[in-house]
Amino acid sequence: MVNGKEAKSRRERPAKAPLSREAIVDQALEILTRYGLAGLSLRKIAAALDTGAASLYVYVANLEELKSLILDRAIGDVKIPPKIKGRWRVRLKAVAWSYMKVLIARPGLGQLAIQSIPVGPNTLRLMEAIAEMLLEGNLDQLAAAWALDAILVHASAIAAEQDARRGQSRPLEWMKPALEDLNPKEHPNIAQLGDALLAGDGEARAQWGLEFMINGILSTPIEATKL
Amino acid sequence: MVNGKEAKSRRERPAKAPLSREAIVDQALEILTRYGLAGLSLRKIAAALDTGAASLYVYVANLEELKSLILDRAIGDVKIPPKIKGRWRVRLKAVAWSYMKVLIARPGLGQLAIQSIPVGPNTLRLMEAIAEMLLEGNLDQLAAAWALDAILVHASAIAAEQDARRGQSRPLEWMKPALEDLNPKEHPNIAQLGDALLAGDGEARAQWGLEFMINGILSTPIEATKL
DNA sequence: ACCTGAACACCGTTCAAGT
DNA sequence: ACCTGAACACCGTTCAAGT
Repeated sequence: MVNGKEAKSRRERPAKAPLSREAIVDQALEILTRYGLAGLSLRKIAAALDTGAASLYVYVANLEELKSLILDRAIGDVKIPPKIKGRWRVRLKAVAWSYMKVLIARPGLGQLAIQSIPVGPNTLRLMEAIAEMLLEGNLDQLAAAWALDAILVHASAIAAEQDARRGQSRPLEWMKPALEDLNPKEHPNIAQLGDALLAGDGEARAQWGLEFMINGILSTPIEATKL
Repeated sequence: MVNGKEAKSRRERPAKAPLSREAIVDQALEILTRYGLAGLSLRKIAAALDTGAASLYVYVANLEELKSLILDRAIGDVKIPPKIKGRWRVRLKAVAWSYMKVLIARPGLGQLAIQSIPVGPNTLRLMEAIAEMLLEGNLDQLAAAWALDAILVHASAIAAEQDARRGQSRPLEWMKPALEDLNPKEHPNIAQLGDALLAGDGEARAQWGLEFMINGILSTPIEATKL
């Protein structure tokens, strides 16, 4: 039985790739990209892999676990800026920005990020990088821990929000009808904000969001918070 | 046909309440409370109202619209602090806090808040109140508009995060296994954060979150943000 | 106008049976 | 050990038919 592994001639079909965790997550990510979160299903993934849904359960505990895996895989695309002494603040903003962009790049990922708890090598790598920057910024243990969570949740939330509004033609279009019906007598302050509610592309808003998050975190010691 | 409306004796059954948008949203909120977002379905709502799912479509366009209605109804519980000149900052924190608590009070609401765009009288009332406070704080139009959105998204995100972790016994329990497996050589900075990642009840974190949000927003002019 | 049952096109998950 | 088909218990939505 020498070399039993390499059976070179498998005629039938273009060599249906063997099932594996990786292949499943790959296919899942592709289906997510094409059909969105609502269109993601084990049955569709299985079909794309030329098998039945039941077969996936050998590699994945359930749909929820698969979602965590998808998320961690996507997070693999986040660009982590190289360590440069003294530049932790710009680097922090850069990772957060990259994370947000990765989540926004594919439909459904934003929602996924806020729904499921990603655990995997890429998520750890991302958290490790952010922790390093915050600690270099001289935040103490507790502040760094809370800040880490806050930054990830914030970026996820912005991505999820964009997700929810996707499908609408222009970003904030959904608000227009509501604003036009608005009775300025009843809601004078919203009326005063007027077009500003619709203004600004997502990028500028998101940048400002990261900026004020970091400013706020750095200027708000935890002890100062009273219950 | 005088008084044809009041047919007083309807024997059979305890007078099955007539279907209505209100009754449907009521029932939906109850089912959401009991079964969570995953357990919410038109069929279950219909069954609870002693009818078939198809009947609901007279009052509601589809499940998505119903979700928006549920959300707006829930937002009706948010406590809006009375206007007191010069106290806009504490009032702002108080509404945001109330909004967050309302979303956290029922399972699924946090997820709902970040998934669907609520439009309704209660949502408008909430936005109007926050806009008023921000304008009293001398934010200009654009800053106030963006800040309004940022605060609502933040509160929703915290609620959604809590939602995602619900089911676990203690709030941050899910992290423990991941942290124990952690190789401190590979992830020294996460290791250094250690227990801090698990520390602090949700309330303290959430309070700190609102605090730094407001601090950050107030100290970060939009023009300062560079792309 | 409102309500209904049945049907359609889907789901995730389990399980006995095959290899 | 891995894969499969069939079954179970669900979904949202549509539609013809009833009142």
